Amino acid sequence: MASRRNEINSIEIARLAGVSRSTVSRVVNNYPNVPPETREKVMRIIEEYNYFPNMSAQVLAGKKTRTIGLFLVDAGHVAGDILANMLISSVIENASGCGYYVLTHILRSTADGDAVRRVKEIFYQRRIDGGIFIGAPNEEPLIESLIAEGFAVGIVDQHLPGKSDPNRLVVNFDNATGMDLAVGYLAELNHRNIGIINGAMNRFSGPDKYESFLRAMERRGLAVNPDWVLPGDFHESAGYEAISRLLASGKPLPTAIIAANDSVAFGAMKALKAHGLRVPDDLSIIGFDDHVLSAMQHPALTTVRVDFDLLMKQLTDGLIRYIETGAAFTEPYVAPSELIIRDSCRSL
Amino acid sequence: MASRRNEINSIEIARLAGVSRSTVSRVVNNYPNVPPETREKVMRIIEEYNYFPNMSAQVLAGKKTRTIGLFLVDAGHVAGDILANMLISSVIENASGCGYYVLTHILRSTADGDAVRRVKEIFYQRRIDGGIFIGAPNEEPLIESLIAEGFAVGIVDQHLPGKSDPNRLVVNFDNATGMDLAVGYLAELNHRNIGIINGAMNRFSGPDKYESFLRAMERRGLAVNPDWVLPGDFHESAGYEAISRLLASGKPLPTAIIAANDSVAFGAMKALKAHGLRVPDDLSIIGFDDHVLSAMQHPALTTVRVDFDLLMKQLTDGLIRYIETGAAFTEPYVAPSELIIRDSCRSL
DNA sequence: CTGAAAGCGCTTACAG
DNA sequence: CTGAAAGCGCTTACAG
Repeated sequence: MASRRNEINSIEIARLAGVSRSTVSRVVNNYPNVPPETREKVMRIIEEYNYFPNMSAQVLAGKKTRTIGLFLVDAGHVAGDILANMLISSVIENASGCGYYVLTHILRSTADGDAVRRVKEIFYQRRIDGGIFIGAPNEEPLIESLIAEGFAVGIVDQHLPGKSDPNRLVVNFDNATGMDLAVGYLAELNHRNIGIINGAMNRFSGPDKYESFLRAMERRGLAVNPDWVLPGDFHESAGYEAISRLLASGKPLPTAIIAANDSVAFGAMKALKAHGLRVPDDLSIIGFDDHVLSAMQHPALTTVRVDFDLLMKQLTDGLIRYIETGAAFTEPYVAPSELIIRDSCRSL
Repeated sequence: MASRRNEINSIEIARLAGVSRSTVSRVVNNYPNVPPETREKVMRIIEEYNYFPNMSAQVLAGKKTRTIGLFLVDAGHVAGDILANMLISSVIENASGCGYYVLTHILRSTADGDAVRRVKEIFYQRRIDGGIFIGAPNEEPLIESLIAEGFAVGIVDQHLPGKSDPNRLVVNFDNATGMDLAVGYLAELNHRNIGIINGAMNRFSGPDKYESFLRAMERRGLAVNPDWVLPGDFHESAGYEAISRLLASGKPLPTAIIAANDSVAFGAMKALKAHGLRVPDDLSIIGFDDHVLSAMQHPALTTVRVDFDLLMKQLTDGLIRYIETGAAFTEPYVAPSELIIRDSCRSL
């Protein structure tokens, strides 16, 4: 604690090296107009005294913070959400590779005014140079207001036709291909009665997956039975409840169900098990994401894998590039999908 | 971008409210010596203009950053490490509850000079008010130098007798109790030939678990066979290799093995399976941590659960309290252990 | 190639 | 209760 008092600053380094603060700043910032001998002389002192420029002073004088914010929306108890955690680490590692830091923030709900205010504060305070949002509704006023203010914001899963601000950087999942893969695979296994448990419809990927489902079914001449279009969201409980309700309704079952994501599929499988039904014998199931736990389910879950790590890398790198150069995405990036066949679907 | 130009500042707010910057600052900082009417008048303008004080200016003028650093050491590819991710979220959520932000940083190795320098930089730059280290060796020069410089540092898993700087805040696992629970349980099941796969011996919990194992065995009059004391670390691969080597040696097997943590136990189980041995029929196994995947193993893994969330809460809250008031831990916190009995141990 | 000086936007004694 | 002013530690035109 005591030693915190005499922090060394650029004036002190300048004195010690026999130059001006300007020159110290020039070598710290690696400017070209410093002769090698001067640079070396100053560097020696800097290293000898363990000098690191005070970040607040640098930022106040016009430098960037080299920090990006990462905002997880509606993540429930995130500490338990494996996928959300993966995304956090992915952003941290990618940003770190660019010499950037990540300030992670969890936002329970965008309906909570205080919570929204706290997010705005982070931007307005200039704590960060830009931020990434994961899990936000497709048209989220908080995000729109931030973009309108000119802040650099990266968004996962959004589609707002017509909006194309340069400071709005968007990446998406290739839901159309993924859903086509899923439906196509089930069709190959001779399924004709295929249902879906939808995701959250206020997020872009919710309706996008649903519409992709409709198109994929139509393309194969398969009818969509409204009784088998089950409302849900992206959580496990939604899958459990959707199946429980369907079972309770007494209506006939489809032979296969596509879940909006793997968590939903887990819930659906639990509900089926709880009612004495077997997967895939009584019902085939396909999920989305390829969650870490998917391969460990019983049966192992067939799913459409999304390369989240790559997706986050594109977004993080893109955001940093925008911050540094003002270069916007030329076109929205879309993560490829891949069908991972395991044991949760059977041939009819 | 354009709107970024005319950021509003305290001078502007002062002008609009018809007061001085000093007064604006007083209401922003909630100082008592401002009459209610003045406060309201200023607050109205602040809200109307969406004014948030520039953080760098505040810090430069003497305020705290309200940010803590979280440093994950030797975390391999952290994006894939579920447990590490839980710890990150736990710290973020706890800090957020105190109005603090978390800057997470991943440190491959404390042997990498550049990596170490980058960590130091974060502290010296005053980017953070303090930092938490997870996974560092027990006596880590980087940490010691930071503490010597007076920085506030929280540490998970450390024991350095005699060192008791107020700015060194330590939490530990209750390895002694946990190991006693594990050995006691196996002894009850009539196991006498018990082995151990050790953790990393440069971390405190490595040797601490081992010594606790020796004591727990001795307490029950059980002999420790050196052939069954297997070197390892805290990764899954160490468990796999330890068992593979033991099997390859042709030496007799113990009837039970305690793994330094659950990841190691997973590796051990895989190795046994690969050699056609069954758990618990041929060998009983106990892990430590109660990893998310432990209950999903085949057989489900019996383990000593550690309440990581509580542990991180104690540390995070303690660190923030120290930053704000200078109050040190009165005594190192120790997380309680609990035996979770599942299916990986059999009675002899 | 280099230094003196202004300026970044706050907070905080100090004086009244 | 309130304002004028110094100071926090940098960077960056500007002038030479």
